[in-house]
Amino acid sequence: MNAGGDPRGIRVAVSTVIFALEPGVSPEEFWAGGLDTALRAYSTGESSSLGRTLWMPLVRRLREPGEGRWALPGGWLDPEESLEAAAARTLEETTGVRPAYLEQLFTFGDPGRSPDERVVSVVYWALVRPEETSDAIDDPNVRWFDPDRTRGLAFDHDTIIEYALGRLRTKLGYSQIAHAFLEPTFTLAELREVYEIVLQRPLDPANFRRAVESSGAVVDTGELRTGTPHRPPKLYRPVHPADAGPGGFVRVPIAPHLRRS
Amino acid sequence: MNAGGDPRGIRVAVSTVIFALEPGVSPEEFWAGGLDTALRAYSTGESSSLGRTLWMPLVRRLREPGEGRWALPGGWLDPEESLEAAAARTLEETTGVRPAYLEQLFTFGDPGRSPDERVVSVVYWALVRPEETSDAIDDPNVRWFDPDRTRGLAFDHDTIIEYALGRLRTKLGYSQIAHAFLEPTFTLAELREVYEIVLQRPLDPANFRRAVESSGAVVDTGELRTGTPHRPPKLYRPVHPADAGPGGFVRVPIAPHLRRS
DNA sequence: CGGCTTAGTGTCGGACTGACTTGAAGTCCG
DNA sequence: CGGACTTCAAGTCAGTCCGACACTAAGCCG
Repeated sequence: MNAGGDPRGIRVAVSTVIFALEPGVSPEEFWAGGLDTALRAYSTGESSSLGRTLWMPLVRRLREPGEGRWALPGGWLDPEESLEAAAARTLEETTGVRPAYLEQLFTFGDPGRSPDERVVSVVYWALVRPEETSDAIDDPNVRWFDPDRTRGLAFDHDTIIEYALGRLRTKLGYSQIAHAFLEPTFTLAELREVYEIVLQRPLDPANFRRAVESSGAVVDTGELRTGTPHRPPKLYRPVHPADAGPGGFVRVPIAPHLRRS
Repeated sequence: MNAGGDPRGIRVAVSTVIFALEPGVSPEEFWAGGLDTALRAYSTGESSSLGRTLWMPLVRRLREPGEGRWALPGGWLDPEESLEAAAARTLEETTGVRPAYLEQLFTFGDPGRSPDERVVSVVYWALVRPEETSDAIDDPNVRWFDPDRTRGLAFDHDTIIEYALGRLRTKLGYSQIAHAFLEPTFTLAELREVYEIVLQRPLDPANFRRAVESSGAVVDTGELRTGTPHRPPKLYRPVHPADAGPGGFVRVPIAPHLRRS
């Protein structure tokens, strides 16, 4: 059974695709900024989402191979740590962010994907809350990008990001991962904004409310968000934390219309 | 960026969870066998599926760790081959079967999952056609099991099989992998039988037909299967081959009622 | 106070699903 | 030869779900 070549000489790396919501303008700043800011935000024409998109931190490679190019944050697997711990560690070391959600994505191991040596990369994908992104390291070699417009990365990282984006958009339809983008309590409008940004499609507020409420994924906290210039919305919280990994196979479809395309 | 411990000393293995349909009695044999065989098959009470279930080959470990226990077929990754090629190779070396479908499942790499040394296992799952299983190696150290009743395997292989089963049942609902269990052309009854066996649930033939036809996943070949003791059914073939891997993200929902539970 | 904005509820028509019925096309057997 | 039997295949129908839209509620602002 232990046939096959000697695997020593193969190195195991861990990389992570990190998604966050672009900070954009917070609702408070938005209104505090007055009409100018409001008009500028609206004039982008991006519907109700204030023009926000997905954000993703990349790091510039400081050595060969691929020196100078942008790449996913990552590093070598430490012999004593689990794959997930390695993902979280390298993620924080290189970018300074801590994930609210971390799940294994895929393992890339083609012989030619890295020159010189054979590298097997276990790739994770992560979601971080907006407030986490402010802890990000202030380093010219770390920059945030729009994952839909990012091309020309080192190695096969273009492919990896594309795959992770597909996974994020698909998984949004049958799990509760959207909560990982938000604070512990949130309004349904904020939750809907996450879906709209990720799915790149406006959703009917009324139907969205019906779908989410009937799914039982959130509960009413009984509190209201005050300080808005309009009717105060209810605050909700998730029922269950989103779990990942090979145990996380509980597929609770939220609603068909929240699926891709 | 290349911080972290030296990854050498970590070995990369590849394992595969293989699913096939239990050969059971082919329709021809079934009817050729006469009433005795027919009654015996029917008396199992397993509805229209002639009592067939899923089958999975396991191999007995011939050395420590876990000597004597049953385990998933696998082996070490060769430095020059891709992960998928390694999965196909070790699969054939140990069990003699060649997969009609092969997709990466998950990478298991907890530090303590194998005693003594650190092993990162990239696990694949495969589907094989029934005729392939006849090529299986005749070896007392290879035996076929019912994946739903298999417990007590070496390492963390119980967990892996459970995860693969969940993946198979889930993926059946939104992809065309069921074709990988069948010959190049098949009747809708045969396709339905695959779904019934995997989902462990009877399906209404009329509604199944409607769902599959409207999904556009199969096309009528114009031919009929003859030799049956009843009205000859039409033969169909898949429109697209089922593709796996990080490109295979085309999610074409066949029908909601073909999903799990 | 009246107008404005967003929150949240109600309703209606079409599409889909699941259970069932009916007709079709062969073989088997007396 | 013809009727019984089997499965294939198409049709029917009621309940449910979904998307679109109208409408009311509740705060702020001038």
